[in-house]
Amino acid sequence: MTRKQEITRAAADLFRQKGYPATSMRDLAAKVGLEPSSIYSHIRSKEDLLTQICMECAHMFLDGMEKCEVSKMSPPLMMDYLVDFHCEMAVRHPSSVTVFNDEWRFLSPDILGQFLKLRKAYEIRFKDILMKGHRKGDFYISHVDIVFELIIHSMTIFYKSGKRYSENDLKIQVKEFIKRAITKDTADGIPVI
Amino acid sequence: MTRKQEITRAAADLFRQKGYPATSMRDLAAKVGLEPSSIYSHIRSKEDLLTQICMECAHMFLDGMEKCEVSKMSPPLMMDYLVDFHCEMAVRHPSSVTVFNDEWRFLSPDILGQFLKLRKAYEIRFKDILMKGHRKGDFYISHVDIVFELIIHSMTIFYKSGKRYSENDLKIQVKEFIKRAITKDTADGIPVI
DNA sequence: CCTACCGATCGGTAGG
DNA sequence: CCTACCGATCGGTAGG
Repeated sequence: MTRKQEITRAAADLFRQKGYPATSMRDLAAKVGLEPSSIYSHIRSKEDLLTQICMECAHMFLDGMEKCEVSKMSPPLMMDYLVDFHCEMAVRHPSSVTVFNDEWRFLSPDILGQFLKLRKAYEIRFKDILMKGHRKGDFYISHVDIVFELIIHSMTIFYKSGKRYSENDLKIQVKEFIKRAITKDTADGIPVI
Repeated sequence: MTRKQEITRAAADLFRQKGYPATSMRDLAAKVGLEPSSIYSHIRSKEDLLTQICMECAHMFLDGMEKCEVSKMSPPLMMDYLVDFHCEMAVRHPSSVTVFNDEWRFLSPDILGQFLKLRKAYEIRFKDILMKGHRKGDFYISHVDIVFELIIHSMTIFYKSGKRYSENDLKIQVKEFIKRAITKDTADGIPVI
């Protein structure tokens, strides 16, 4: 790991703990054992650190989506795949994912534009899976925009719940929760005695 | 509305927009048309503003829970009531609710303790409703702690989605989503032809 | 509610 | 990678 990567990871940890605006470059310098000004031999600016964390994370999520799509699985299996993927992202990159989700609004205006384009691309591809499942009869989705957001918000549990639950419990419970929420009740129209 | 209330509301708006650490008392002064130092004739400190916003919100949620409990409704109706209540909180107090949810970690340590006690009390009462519904057979909940968090995270859509959807669409969709997610599939064990 | 001002801290640069 | 330092801004106080 290069010194730059080391600094970027330390920055992600601090941005998560204290939030981006409340993190000072002096905090960061102390964490990596440098004098404050020495940081600038490795990185351009504080803003640049946030940019790299958010953009790298955005591309990782898009790579996961790519793998999901080329697998040609059924929509329900694709949903399971995506939930597992979000969980693994949160486990492997807890700080980056938190910063990606909660601190992106502090990106500079031009970077923010690029970032939102990536987010939108992900959203469209996620909704396509939901709609495909709906058309096939696997899902029952009356308002795909809202359902998409509900699923995404549900998955924030992976990085917001800390280490309170086992990774496996979380994965299973979240998949079940979402599956129930978007699957057409198989008893619809069948009277239950 | 007193001058103090006016300042507190303006503070909630700014804390939501920019985050607590990134909001300066000079921003706030400009917003209410005062010189920066004049703010301190009405409030004690920046920290105090955050405290009042978060604590007031916490008590409002507990009041909602109180009303829900005394109604003696069935657990499914209580869930609908709570979802509607969260939605109305977000509609009526969008800034306060956002600050309550996203900025509470910047509370000073002693206030943070009080705050977390209120949050925990709410959580326990919410889970009691879920467990009661489970025992009655209305719900199917295999891990109440995780399900509680999933429901709470789902409801953040009310203040995170801005004005993208109508209040009524949101309410209906969120209630349906959660209801499906925690209701035992009535076809369980019934073969579907 | 204002003018004037405080010490502390901020992100970042110059020069070596 | 360090020493030394910059102008800007921070939350808040004194005194009226």
